[in-house]
Amino acid sequence: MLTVMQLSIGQVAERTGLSVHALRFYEKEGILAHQVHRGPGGRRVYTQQDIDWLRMCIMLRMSGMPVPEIRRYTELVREGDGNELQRLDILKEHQERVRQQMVQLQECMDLITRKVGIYQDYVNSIASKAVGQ
Amino acid sequence: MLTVMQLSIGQVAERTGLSVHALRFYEKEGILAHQVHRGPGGRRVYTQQDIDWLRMCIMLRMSGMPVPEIRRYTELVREGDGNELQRLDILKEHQERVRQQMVQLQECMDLITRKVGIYQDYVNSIASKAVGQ
DNA sequence: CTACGAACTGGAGTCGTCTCCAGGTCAAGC
DNA sequence: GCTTGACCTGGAGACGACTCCAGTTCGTAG
Repeated sequence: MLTVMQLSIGQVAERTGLSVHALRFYEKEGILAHQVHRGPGGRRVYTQQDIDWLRMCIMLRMSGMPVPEIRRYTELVREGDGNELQRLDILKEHQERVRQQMVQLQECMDLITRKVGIYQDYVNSIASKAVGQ
Repeated sequence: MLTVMQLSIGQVAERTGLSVHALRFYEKEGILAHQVHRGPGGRRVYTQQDIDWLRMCIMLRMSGMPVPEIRRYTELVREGDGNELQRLDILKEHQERVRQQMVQLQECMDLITRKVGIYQDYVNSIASKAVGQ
């Protein structure tokens, strides 16, 4: 007999890296694909599916998708089949934003690396003078 | 006779993409390498050096360096020679953070790209059924 | 029976980064 | 001399994403 994994909010917090607060916040904001079940005493009971969904949400948030847009996407998924094109649009749009972000970040990285190089050379030259070379 | 370029706050805003508000805010926060000169009527007068410095600050901000840390760096530069090692530390630390950020962003991108691919295939398959294939 | 820890709720507070506002100054053009 | 537009100041407000608080309810252990 195989029972489905059931997790408390604390365990989910541990497993996802989100805080207990954040989990309740996400739920209130409507970015959980399926209603969270409640156990005895009204406590939240999460399943593996919830964890999987949360991990995706974390990825979207990490890459800068705002909560309201994650909600829009979530709502489409909740609605069920038939709106795949809209979901695709949201994802593609975000993909493009992430791409741009990566380009920008690379530019910043180039600048920083250049400056680090300059300072490193300078610091090294001072150090070698100090030992009399 | 070659006069130094002098710019009003509005012109700097145009050239850097920052808002006039943001420029005053940055100044108040102490992240301008040199005191901004004032023209007649107490108006700010910027030079090319200021623009260059601002562009670097924009890069640092874009890549997520918080204002207080940009201030620390700025203060070191204002202090003058002798603290290059500290400047280097700040830059190296930030460089590492940016590197991590890029790795994360790449992971997100991979996930999104995978999902886009799946939805794209699905949408295509629906479309081709619709024309009777 | 009591105490404890983990969970519950609605709502208030925090943090960082601007953004805007009210009220005022100044130079140039009509 | 009046208007217009760009600028000045200090301080308040906005926004997103949490984070924390007060007060309560459980279930289990001592």
